[in-house]
Amino acid sequence: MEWTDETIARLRDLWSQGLSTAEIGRQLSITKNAVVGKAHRLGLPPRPSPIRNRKAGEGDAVTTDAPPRRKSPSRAKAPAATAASDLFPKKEEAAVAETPVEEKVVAPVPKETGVVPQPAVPRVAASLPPKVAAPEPALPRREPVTPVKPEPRVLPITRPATPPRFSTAGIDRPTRRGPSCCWPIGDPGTPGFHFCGATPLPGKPYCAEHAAIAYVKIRDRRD
DNA sequence: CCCTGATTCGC
DNA sequence: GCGAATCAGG
Repeated sequence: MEWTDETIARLRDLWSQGLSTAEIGRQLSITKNAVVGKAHRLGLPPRPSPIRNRKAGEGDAVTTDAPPRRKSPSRAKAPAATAASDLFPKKEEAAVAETPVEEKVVAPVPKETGVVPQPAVPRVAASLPPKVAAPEPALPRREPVTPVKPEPRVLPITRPATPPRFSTAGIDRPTRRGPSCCWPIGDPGTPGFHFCGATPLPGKPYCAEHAAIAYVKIRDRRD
């Protein structure tokens, strides 16, 4: 996995949006382990873990029995990575050679009507923790005088669950340096895939155009 | 069983 | 640094 600025930005964004690691992994076409591992390494704020807080009151001088819960897993699994390069030879040349998809550029649309069944869609909304749910950096702070109205929650759009496990290697990256809209154009792994690259909104990984479709108010969301 | 996130540890 | 394997709770 090549952790580019864009992928990391997306990881951070999705992570902060409260998506599950598996969901983030799906959107980035990586495994949840990779997501968790990277997030951990990045020092991203840990999310409510289903398992017990193992470093809660650790200080038992008495029970010094080293819990040998560690196995010795001989991780000599299938070296798929090596074979993968064979399966997916460099398509970069072809990618740069043709750039036809401009007209029918299909940005990830919230409602992929009939592209691929997306079983995870309904769960996204449900998995949005109400407390964590309102990172609304774009909106000015409202006074607490808005009680009855639930503040508009945002939903990360769930893009087609096309699970092509391609690497993003060779994908053109924005030429300009600094923040750039990391909205994916096209499908990862297919020729012509690239990121938007426009100047993102402050505090957001997407430009105004894509942020508008990336963040959908729940109440406006009709499936 | 499914899901979740956390941690370990070979690479 | 990376992430599969593994653990562990819901």
